[in-house]
Amino acid sequence: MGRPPCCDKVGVKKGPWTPEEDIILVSYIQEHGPGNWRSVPTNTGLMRCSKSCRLRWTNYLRPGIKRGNFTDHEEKMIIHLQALLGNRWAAIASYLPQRTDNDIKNYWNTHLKKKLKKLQTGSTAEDGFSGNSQQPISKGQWERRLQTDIHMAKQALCEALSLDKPSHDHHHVQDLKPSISNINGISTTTTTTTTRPHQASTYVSNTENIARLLENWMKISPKAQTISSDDHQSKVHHQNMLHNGSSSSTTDGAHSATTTTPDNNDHHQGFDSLFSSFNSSTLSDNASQLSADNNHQTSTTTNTTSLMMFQDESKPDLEAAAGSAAAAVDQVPLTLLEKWLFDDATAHQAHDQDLLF
DNA sequence: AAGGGAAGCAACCGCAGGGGG
DNA sequence: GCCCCCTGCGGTTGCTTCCCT
Repeated sequence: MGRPPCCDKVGVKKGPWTPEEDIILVSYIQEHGPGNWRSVPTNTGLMRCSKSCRLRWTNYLRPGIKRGNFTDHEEKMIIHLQALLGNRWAAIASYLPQRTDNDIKNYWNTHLKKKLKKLQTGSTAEDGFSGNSQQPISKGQWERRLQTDIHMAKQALCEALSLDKPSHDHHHVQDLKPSISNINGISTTTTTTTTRPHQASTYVSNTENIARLLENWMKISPKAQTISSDDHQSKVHHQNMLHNGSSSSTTDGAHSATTTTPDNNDHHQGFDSLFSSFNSSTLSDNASQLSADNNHQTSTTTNTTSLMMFQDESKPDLEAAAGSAAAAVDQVPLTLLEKWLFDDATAHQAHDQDLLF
């Protein structure tokens, strides 16, 4: 007897998610937390496969996701890590906590692969650089890398634990902000051009419904109340949302991987602005950190109360630790991670790439 | 203006691994 | 130790838009 399918094929909706579905999923997770995906479709009434729900959450709705163009730094990190770890996208993503493995995978396949290929053909390819798994890795080398990986994670954990609280908070700031962005993205694309116009059109058609749903959600959810206790605040939130949405209409933001002008960030940028207005607290030092990659020029602040919202939905500790370390990478010119990357025996391979970037 | 190929990204599929009974 | 359930991961597909002719 075969394994039962993860979901009934009949009556399971496929394809792009609608804003309503997003709202339902987010509100459910907000109340119950992520996990137990099997029960999500039944409990929410979503006509989606549990896998689809999980995927939607982890790749799109989950707090802490940064969307838009990859920075040079991220690009280099990916190249380095890919050279070290191969196509272990989840592992690579753990070092880029704001990016999903799917995002990284897509970026690799669509941008970096081509880029490296071009470079490879343009330069002498015998220097050992493969940039990919075609380079045979001996078992010993692999184990060594794995050990290094584990060691790094441990160090990152220690580092994260010894970080100042603001940094810790910052991690959550990053966790939360995009979540708000996402939520807002659902309700504000009336005036905001997304990188996925077809989705935008879907969203546009549902703007009012979603805004209403969101309002209800904010009222209903006990946790949400802690962050939206002030109705006025949410109204300001809303107004800014619309305002920023109208001013952040962009052209397709996914043209150049190395172009990091604010304008070609995706639709979330406007929501970043929104988020910053949502929070009236002072600008933390995190702002400078985030502004380093040009994607968060107007954002990066929040209050700790709001951070509670999705706190229990962060990545696992280890990843979070690594994430904190990776986040700190933006701040410090040469972090542990980078040092490790550069010191690694294979760094010479990537070095050739670096010279060309 | 229209058509076709290329590009980009969200979502799906199938497999593997972990954990509990 | 085995089985089953659930989750995570990586490869792949499909849809939409962009761009060139």
